[in-house]
Amino acid sequence: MSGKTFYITTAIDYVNSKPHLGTAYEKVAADIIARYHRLIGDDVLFLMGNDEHSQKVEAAARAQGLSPLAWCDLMEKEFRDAWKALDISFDDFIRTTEPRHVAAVKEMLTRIHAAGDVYQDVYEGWYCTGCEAFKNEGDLVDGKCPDHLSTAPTFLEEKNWFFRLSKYESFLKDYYAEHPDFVRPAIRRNELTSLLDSGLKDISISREGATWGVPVPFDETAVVYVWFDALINYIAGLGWPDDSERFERYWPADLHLIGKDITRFHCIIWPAMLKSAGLPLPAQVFGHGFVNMGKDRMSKSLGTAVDPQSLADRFGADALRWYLTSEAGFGKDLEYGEDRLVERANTDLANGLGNLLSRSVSMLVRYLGGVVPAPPAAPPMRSKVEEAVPVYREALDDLDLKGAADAAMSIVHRANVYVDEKAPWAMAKDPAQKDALAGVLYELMESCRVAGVLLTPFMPAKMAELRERLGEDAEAAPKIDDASWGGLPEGRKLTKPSPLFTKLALDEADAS
RNA sequence: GGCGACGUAGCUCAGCCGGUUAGAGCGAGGGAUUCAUAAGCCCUAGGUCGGUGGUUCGAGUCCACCCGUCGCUACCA
Repeated sequence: MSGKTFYITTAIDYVNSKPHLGTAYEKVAADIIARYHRLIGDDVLFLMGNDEHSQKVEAAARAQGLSPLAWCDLMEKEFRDAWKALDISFDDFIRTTEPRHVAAVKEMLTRIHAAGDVYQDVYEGWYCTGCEAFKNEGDLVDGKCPDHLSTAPTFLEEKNWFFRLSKYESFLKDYYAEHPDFVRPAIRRNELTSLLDSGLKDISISREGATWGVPVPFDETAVVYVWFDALINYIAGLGWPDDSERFERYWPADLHLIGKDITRFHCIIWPAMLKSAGLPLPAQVFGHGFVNMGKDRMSKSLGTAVDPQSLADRFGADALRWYLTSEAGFGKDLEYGEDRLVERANTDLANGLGNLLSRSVSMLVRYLGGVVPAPPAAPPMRSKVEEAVPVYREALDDLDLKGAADAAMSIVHRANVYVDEKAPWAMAKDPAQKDALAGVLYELMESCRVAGVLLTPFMPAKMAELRERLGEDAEAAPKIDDASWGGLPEGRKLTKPSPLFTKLALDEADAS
């Protein structure tokens, strides 16, 4: 046990539509990081949630003839079901309509108001409900928001409360300079430093006359602007300001995991809010890439195929998780292709790891009656494992999910080569090599076991199955110490297993 | 318009502060095997490293400009 805490959050999701593959990608990545930190013994708190205060949400509810809250209740189920289907192991789930969140928002407003960072002014401009944001006229194309062509922006002129963001410009510049890893990847930090260099403007943080939102504590005629509201979930989820014990334990957050499009809110506005309220800043914000659908080859099933739940149903949550995080570098965009998903699952999982387990156990059963032999003296696979584990850990410590996936899988590749080098089936024909054969088989089983430990954060369900096939306790979550060589006990009796991963197929009736 | 990123084998990409025959994975082709989910293993890609011109003994690797993609940001209107 490290005794260290690790607090990780994802963006909370707008509930104006069901979860899509892009949001699922973020949650899967966060889940792998959270599970990794549990693996290494950290006291992890993994927070997710839904963002329910916005005009978009209100409109979506009205369109269904529901009250906003009734709609949000329905959507909460949708999201929770999706995350369950993907094995997302969040520890807490916050909704911005919950009392604990509302209380935190009010406290935050009260604090920054007391700090002299809030003032009233008139705002006029074009407001795009699609973006939930005011747009500069220059942003509009033919009078419409280029991102939301179907909904015309409305011209608003209202009294708003403003937050003195400009006051924190030099503070943020210094903070960025002193904390080079605050914003990652580097490309996002560069964008934001140049934004800081160009100067910050104060921002409107309230909406007049709206009702679906948190009332401004010192002005009952206004509600807090949804973006300002949403960010506060990260401390509200810790019980701030009431549960100081929980808050003190986990805050500041170790990692805010968000999409690359909302780095500005998290890396400029949010730190300024915290500073104004006298709270410490999170250690790191990571803006991951998007899952692009543009080049999807399976256009005929587009729409249903890219629904994360249906993908999990068709291919299995673990295969989907593996594809999403092992295919492209984290932080870069992923070009989604169902054929690529199937290819990766078949190559790495069925043909690689699954087949290695099958051939290893099968030989154990055939040559040694299924009884795990004693560990050999100086096994080559041991050095391979002991080389891969640190690479895996360094990669995950650096949020390099693909690097960690590759490191774990390198054990599998090496073991498959090792089988060929040793040719156990030939050794089995020579009684003089009986001990050597037993040693090789032990190495293969043990390699599977360790790879299974390392891959548990990526594929929790399948790796539990793997443990079961090796006679381990499938329910007990492994720890990093279990990745040490020699953990498989001598004398255990194994039986020939069924395939761990079945081959996937693109379900094309007219495949050619 | 400003700032920045990227453009390397069919595909996806590695290549840190410049240095012998430019790498990996996947796909594809060939080969030797048989324990295994017809899986695994071995070999094979001769690619103007976007273009041009520079700096240098020597440049995907630095500089300038150009072309093409993209991100952030501004403004004209």
